[in-house]
Amino acid sequence: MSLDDTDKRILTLLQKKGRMSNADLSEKVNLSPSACHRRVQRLEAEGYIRDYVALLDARKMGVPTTVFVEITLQAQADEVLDAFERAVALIPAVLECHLMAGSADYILKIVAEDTEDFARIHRQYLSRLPGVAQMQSSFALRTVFRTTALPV
Amino acid sequence: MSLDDTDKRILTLLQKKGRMSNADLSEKVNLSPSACHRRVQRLEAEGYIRDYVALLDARKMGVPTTVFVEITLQAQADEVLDAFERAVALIPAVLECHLMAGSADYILKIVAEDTEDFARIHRQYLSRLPGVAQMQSSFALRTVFRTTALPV
DNA sequence: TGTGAAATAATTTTTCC
DNA sequence: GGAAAAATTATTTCACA
Repeated sequence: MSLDDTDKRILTLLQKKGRMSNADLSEKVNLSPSACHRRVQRLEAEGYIRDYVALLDARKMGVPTTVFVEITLQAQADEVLDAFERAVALIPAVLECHLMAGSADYILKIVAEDTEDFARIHRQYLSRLPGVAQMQSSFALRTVFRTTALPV
Repeated sequence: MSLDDTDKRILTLLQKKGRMSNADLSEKVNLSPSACHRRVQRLEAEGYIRDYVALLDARKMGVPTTVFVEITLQAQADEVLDAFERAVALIPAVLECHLMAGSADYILKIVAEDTEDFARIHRQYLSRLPGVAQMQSSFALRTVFRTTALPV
């Protein structure tokens, strides 16, 4: 049910190197391979570990530009929000979509090749999103850091 | 140097399931295991694949609350930015830090247990960041979606 | 230069204690 | 939780187009 120090250590390590071998992992947490393996299986089965993924280099992949877009909807009826969210989910460049507290505001995190490519994304997708009252885009000049690792 | 369709398919798959076995992967991209393995090694060596990581469940980990914090600095001299960025990097709850275009604005993405825990993070860390002129926090009510997968 | 088949090495996963 | 066996997988080697 809950996590002891060894579990936490395992999670910390796997958040950094998700493909670390069970042998290495077991050594670093002072456990036998089989005991360590059982821990990992439990952490997966109970949902602490959601997934293992490869992280790509945004620059190498040609999308070094990050843009945060803040959107206010005209209404906040559930149908309006649902329609909006369904439409947003279809835009490949959108990595995150958060419904913000307060009025019907969303924050989107979007990646693009450059500002011109973002203009295209805006024309092609963002400008056609349903129920939008206001939209404000903020460009990131530089990503200081970005991690997927949650505090354990 | 560049990526053909098979490379792109490999990257798409590994972005979803980073621990997929090379045998499975090779089958899905219609390649022999060794040919597929060589492709993956190249993608790693050339830096398209930055890392493999485990993604944890924020709710299970006790940090279901996401907060975006927008910070304006008093000055934009390099030393001021550097000092700020170094201090930010030491806060475990901060997952992302972006320098925004325009004036000296930063956007931070922070996770917390709840609003009270965020208040603690604010007191303990944010309020002590050097060079800060303004700070505005926006709470996410709900994460509609969030992916680490870049468009390929 | 890129590919596939087969052999070897390493690792994961299971079984039993 | 640990040890050892079994099954699977990664990685290398080599031959071929």
